[in-house]
Amino acid sequence: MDELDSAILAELQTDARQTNRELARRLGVAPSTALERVRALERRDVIRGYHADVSLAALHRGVQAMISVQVRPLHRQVIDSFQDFVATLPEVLSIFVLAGNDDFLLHVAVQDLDRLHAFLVDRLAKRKEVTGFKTSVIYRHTHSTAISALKSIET
Amino acid sequence: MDELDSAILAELQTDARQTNRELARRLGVAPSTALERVRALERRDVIRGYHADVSLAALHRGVQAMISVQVRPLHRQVIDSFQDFVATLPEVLSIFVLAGNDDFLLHVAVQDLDRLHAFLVDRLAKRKEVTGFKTSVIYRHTHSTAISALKSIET
DNA sequence: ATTGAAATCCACTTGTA
DNA sequence: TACAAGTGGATTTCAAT
Repeated sequence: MDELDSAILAELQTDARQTNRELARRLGVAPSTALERVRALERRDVIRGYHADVSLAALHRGVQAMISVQVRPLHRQVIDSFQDFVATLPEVLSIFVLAGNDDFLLHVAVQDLDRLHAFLVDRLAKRKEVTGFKTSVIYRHTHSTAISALKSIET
Repeated sequence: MDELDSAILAELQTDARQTNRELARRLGVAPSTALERVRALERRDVIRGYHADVSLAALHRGVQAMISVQVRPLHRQVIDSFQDFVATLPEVLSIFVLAGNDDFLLHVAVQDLDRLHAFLVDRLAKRKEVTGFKTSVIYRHTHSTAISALKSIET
């Protein structure tokens, strides 16, 4: 992981479909060098995959929400099986397992508020291990486009 | 947006770097057809971009947290300027603007708990508009790999 | 809108240092 | 490890349906 690797990651996070020649040109190295570096990053699982970013509105999922969930008892088996359950629900984009008061945070996207309500009542509330949840509608959501390595500052 | 478009989106969300020929083969259409569809989806901003998924651990960001933040007064100018501020911070992966008790939810990734503490104390707490925040460390985070269109069920 | 074919461009391998 | 050149294969354009 040197500066060239970091630069490659920054480029591919921004645009994963640029050609290897384009990538090499931007980095100022030979295409074969860039290709070998990218392959190595893939092999080491530094790059885990390449994904298209698709508009939620285009998929009829204009309404997003964050749902914090408490489950009881807090046993591994309960936690894992609840996580497996929510992972199968098409409304769920992302699952966070948390420390603190809330045990899970679910990022969901649905067509409208009626569907959100239906999701909460028909899916979540039906689970016996769910002892409480709180829903916050999301007005906006933004991503950082390129995540770079944080410097280790020795003091 | 027909079934072919949906299938293309599912494929490219799963693997954005597969070749156009491979994509066409899976869909059972000619490569030129697949290419034209993809271009159209890009033009209509259904596909917003293609991004490499990079391991946070490899970037020395093994510790993730969710931070719920309250800001006051709740004026547009305050909300927007706070959002602009946090968007510049390298620790911040994602920003949610919420309805309800909390105004913002920040998904952050840092090297260790010391850096998390430093972020909270040196960055967040210094802002005058921030009247409170609550931090939850993230044990696990999983994504749904392919987000598909939710059916509109007419009743 | 979809296709097949032609032309251009690129990925990937090999050879070299 | 990096590079340059060559080959096979892919992308892209275009005329036709």
